[in-house]
Order: sequence, then C-alpha cells, then structure tokens
Amino acid sequence: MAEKVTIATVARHARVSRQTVSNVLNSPHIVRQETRQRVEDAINALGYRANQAARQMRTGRSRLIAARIDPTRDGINGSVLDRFLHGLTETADAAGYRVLLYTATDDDREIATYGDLLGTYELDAFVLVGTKYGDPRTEWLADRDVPFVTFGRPWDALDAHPWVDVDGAAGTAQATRRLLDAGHRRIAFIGWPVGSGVGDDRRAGWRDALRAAGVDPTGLHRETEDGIAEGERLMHDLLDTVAPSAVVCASDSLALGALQAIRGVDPPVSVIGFDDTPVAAAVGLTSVSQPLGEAAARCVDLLTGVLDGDHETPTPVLLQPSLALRHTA
Amino acid sequence: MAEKVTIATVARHARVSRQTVSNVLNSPHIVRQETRQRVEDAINALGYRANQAARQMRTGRSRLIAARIDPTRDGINGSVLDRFLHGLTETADAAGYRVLLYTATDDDREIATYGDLLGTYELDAFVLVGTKYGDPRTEWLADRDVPFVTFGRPWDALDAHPWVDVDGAAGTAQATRRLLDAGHRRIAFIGWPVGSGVGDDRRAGWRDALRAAGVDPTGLHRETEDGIAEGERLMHDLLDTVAPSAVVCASDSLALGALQAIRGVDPPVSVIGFDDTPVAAAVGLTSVSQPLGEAAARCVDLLTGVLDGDHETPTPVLLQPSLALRHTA
DNA sequence: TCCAGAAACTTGAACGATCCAATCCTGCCT
DNA sequence: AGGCAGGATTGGATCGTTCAAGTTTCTGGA
Repeated sequence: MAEKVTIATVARHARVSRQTVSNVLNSPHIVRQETRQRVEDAINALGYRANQAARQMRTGRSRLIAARIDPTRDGINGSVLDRFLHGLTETADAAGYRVLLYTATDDDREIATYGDLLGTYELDAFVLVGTKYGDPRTEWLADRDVPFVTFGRPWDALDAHPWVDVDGAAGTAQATRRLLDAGHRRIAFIGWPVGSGVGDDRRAGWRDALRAAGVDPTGLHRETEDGIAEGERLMHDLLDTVAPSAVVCASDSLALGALQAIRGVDPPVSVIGFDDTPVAAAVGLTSVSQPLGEAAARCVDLLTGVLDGDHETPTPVLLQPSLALRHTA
Repeated sequence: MAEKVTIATVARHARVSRQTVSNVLNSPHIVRQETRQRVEDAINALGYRANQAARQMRTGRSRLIAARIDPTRDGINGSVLDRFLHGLTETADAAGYRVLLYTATDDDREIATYGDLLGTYELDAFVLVGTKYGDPRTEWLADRDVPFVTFGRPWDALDAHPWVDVDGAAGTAQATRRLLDAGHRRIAFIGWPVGSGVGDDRRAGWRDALRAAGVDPTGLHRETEDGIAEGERLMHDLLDTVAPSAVVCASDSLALGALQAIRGVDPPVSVIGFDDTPVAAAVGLTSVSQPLGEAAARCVDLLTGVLDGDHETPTPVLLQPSLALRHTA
C-alpha cells in the first residue's frame, strides 16, 4: 500500500520546502519559473492532491456549496429542479466547487440545517431555489453574512442579495402574443392564487400582453393551487362561462389539466403551459421554456464573484425564457 | 461577533478537559452520567458543533457520500433519479452522512472524478446508479477497496459488491398477469435491445408470465432504443403484424409512444409502462412503480454497515415493485 | 568591491479534533 | 488508616495545510 502523498512528500521530492509547494499551488507568481517546474513535475509524478480537510482547517473555506433537493411534489414540475441541479453541479465543478445536498420539510427546519451545515462543514455558500414574500431563509442568511444566491428574485425588494431569475412575465407575454398573432382574442389564464410572487408575475405578463393588444382581460382568469385536477376543473369552469379560444397556464400541471378538459371540444382550444417539462414534450404541449442550465451557471458566477473576489453585491441576472412550440398552440 | 465555539470552549464551560468532551461525543458510555450531563448542557448552551474538517483530518473519514447526477436525457425517466437522490439525501442525513454531487460524461471521466474526490475530499463512499455488463467503474472502486453500493445489481456476477435493486422481472410479470387476469391473451412487449441487463430482465418477466399461463410469447416482442417516437413506431408495427390486445413496455417513454399509436383503435388496447413517472400519473398510464425511497434507504443501510461496522460484505437487497393502476390497464 | 533592497525560499506556529499514555480520584477491602 | 484496583480525567502529540516571520540568495548601482 503506497503511503499517503502530502505536501511534505512533494517538497522532499522536489527538494524545496513545504511552503514553496504551497506557493506553487496558491500563488505561483512568487515562485521562480525553474523551481515551479520542478515542483509541478513532482506533483504529477507523485499524483499529489491537496487535502481539502487540512486546507479547510487553516483557511476556513470548504469549497462546498449547498443546494436543497425537494421531495418531488406533484412530480411534473420536479424535473425543473433536477435539471437545475445538474447544471449547478457542472458549473460549480468547473469553478472548483462541489455541491452538497440537503433536504428540509419546512422553513424552520431548513434554517436549522443551515446552522448545522455551516457549523460542521463550514459551507461556503447556499443556493436557494424558489423565493417568496418575506422569506425567512434569506433574512437569516443575510443577517449572518453567509454568502448565498437565490434562483428566484426577492419579491420584497427589502434587502438586496444576489439573485438569478427567469422573466416569467416575459414568458407568458410571449405565449399570449403568439396566441394573439394566431388570431385568438378570448385568451384565458389559469394561474396560482394571488400572493405568490412567481404566480403574480406570470399572470401580469398575460394581462399586459392582452391590454397592449387592446383586449380586456377582465373575467378571463382563474386561480387555484397547482395540480392537474385543479387545472381541469378551472378549464371546465372557463368553458362554461367565458368560452375562451385559448388559454395560457402558469404551469404544465395546470396546462395538462386544461388539455384533458378540452378533449373533444370543437373548434380546439389552444393551450400553452409553463416550464417545458418532460410531460409537455411527451404530450406535445407548447410551453414556456426556462434556460435552467444557464440560470445555474449564472448562480455559480455570482457566488464565485462574492467568494473569490469583490465585496460589492453583484448585479442580479434576469434571463429570458423562450417558447417551445408544439402542437397545442 | 461571537467567537468560534470549539471543543476547548465547551470543556472550559463544563469545567472538564477537551478529552472528556470528545468522549461524550464519541464514547458516551465511558463518561460518568453526571459529567456527561454537564457537558451536554454546555454543548447546548454554547451551540457547539464539532468541526468536520478537524475531525476528518484526524480520523480520515469525511462522512460524505458521493452520488452522480445525470443530465436529464429524454426527461421522462429523469425523475427516477430525482426521487432516488431525494431519498438518499434524507436517509443519509439521518445516518449522519451528507450527499455530494458529481457529474461525468463517460466512464473514463467518471473514474477520474473518483480519484479526484477521494484524493481531495476523502469521500467515504460512492453510490452508483445503474450498472451494466462489465462495468469498469465498479471494478476500479473494488480494486482500491473504496466502499460503494450500486442501485442496480451487478449483471456479470463476477465480483460481489453490495447492491440494491428492484426486481424488474417481477414487475413486468405482475403487469402481465394483471392483463392475463383481465382476459387478454395476445400481450405484446416493447423493450430495449438485447444485451442490457435491465432490459433483458424486464422482458424475461413478461415472457415467463406468459409461458406460465400457457401463452406462447413468440413474435410478440419488439426491441428499440428508449424514446416516445420509438415506442410509437414499434406499436404501429405490432398493430400491423400481430395485433395484440395489450402491451407491456420497458419504460414509460415507450408506453407513452404506444399510447399515441393506439389512439382511436377499437377495441382499446391496454398499455402498461414502467417506472411510474410523473408523466404516467399525468396521462393516466398504468405503470410498474419502483420503491425508490426504500431503495435509497437500503443503499444507505448497506453503506453504513460497511463504514461503521462489520467487514463482511453485506447481503444484497432485491425490492419488489408494485403496480400503479390507472385507466390504461 | 560593497551594500541596499528585492526576490526567493525556509522555518515555526496554528487551525480543531482525536488518539495515546500517564495521572488522578474514588470507593472498597483489609 | 493504608493500600489497591479500576474507572475517570488530563496533557501532549498528531493529522496536512497555510500564515507570519525569518533567513538566504540575487541584482544592480555607486
């Protein structure tokens, strides 16, 4: 069994001191070219890798980023997180960071987990997916100067922290305009109850696009919790009352419900969902697509900016979604 | 700013030595009840948490488990990994371990990542999802005595390592029997090309169930790569040639394609998929459901067994799937 | 040739926990 | 009262790295 290769092993092999090896790794510019080469050769020859625990103990930095993985709720929108996490892992890796998972069933437990992760693992930063009004989590982290980024903008506009988000209103507006261009006028909207930032934003995009086209949106929208059954119920309600020729939904779950409700209706009602989930692709549902990989990459960018460099709060990033066209609209 | 709470702080507060505090944490039974209580009170009062880096440096154990997160491929089956990872994180957490994510585009890179993770982070173990014939990854890990578990049995039966799997054959057999019980006789199967362990296993379950019922499976199966379009194509082929009254599929993707192919066919053809993905739930597809949370939990069980205790190779675990009944069968 | 000053490199100490070996109690028995 | 056994407690060393401070080597100008 080969003995452990430490910085001392490399130093001996390259006939320099430990510190010089450390300098080659962390501040190469202060080491003479010739010496640096000798050390690098030794590192390669021995297959040396810096021990993260020892480094962390001295520097207090773990090069670990925490991200939460949720229980798959209704499942349809779950894959959004899945794709985001993959992007996050990939980009973080390239930046020399690793992603650590955690779960929590509610905000209190999540905050308790923060304390635990910070205390025992000395995590460098957190990535929060999803934000809401008066989010206690961001407040807690900000109070303790823990670096974090949210995927989802802060709806309070109280404290400014780094965030990345996708412009949901632009997405629904784009969807609505496409329906308008196709000749639709009675374009309904099925969304979430007023009060959720994301939901209100998506509804606003639809409403403003209609108004801009001179169409009165009054009475054309319905609100409910997310879910297929809920979407189906509200679509039936819409068909019975205002008889829209098209509908934009705040999620693919709702859109899927709407699709079931309009089965057999003639002329066919156009439906557009939101999130471009695998389900949408599977059933041919036109849907607003979020650039999740890009969003994850920008999250890492913001974090590394805070962690490795400038102390000023970086500029938030608002990404534009696109429309994945399929045969329902 | 409160200063850092170390084991020395706790010791001072409880009027004992550092070692006693360490004993309370690691070998509570050798400390007198009264003293233990005093130390525990101090720990709570100060909010002390053992620094993982320092512990790791001395013990060489990181209490970190690595799991791979794949790019979502066709997306439909992606949520399987999602749900597994969530279960893994939850159970690992309860056992005092954390899950670290990594990605890799091919086996060679994945193995290179193993070396990196082991060298710099001293990972305790790996969880591999999916196995294939002659998997180079398990070989590499086994050669180096790195603890690992696979979710998916070793198809070679060469080297025995701990694994957890779901009995795919039992799942398709159960699906097939349900169709037989409903009166079907011409029950087809759409699966993956011969040579993948998982695919062959699922086909075998269907075949054996048919034979057990005295039905000749010859000519009733088709093979293709996974995908909705592929499933649709092969279902059309089946309808044109053997005209089955029901079909069992190796995945929900294939089943979804089959569903599209039979639209309008009368009498309706029954379809059963595999994996019970969100898509299946959404479109009402009956599907074989894997106990993913349970599988993840058993993976953690096996790992902790290897890590914290006995040196003997633990017994593999084969879990039974169930049938999620919906309206397509 | 000599010296100042910079550059390059080396040495000792520290991070916070655990392990080891030595010491200190405490209760019990004679 | 003294001695002893056994468990409880203590100090010191250690893991591998980086920081801070010290020492040597190099460079160039008078």
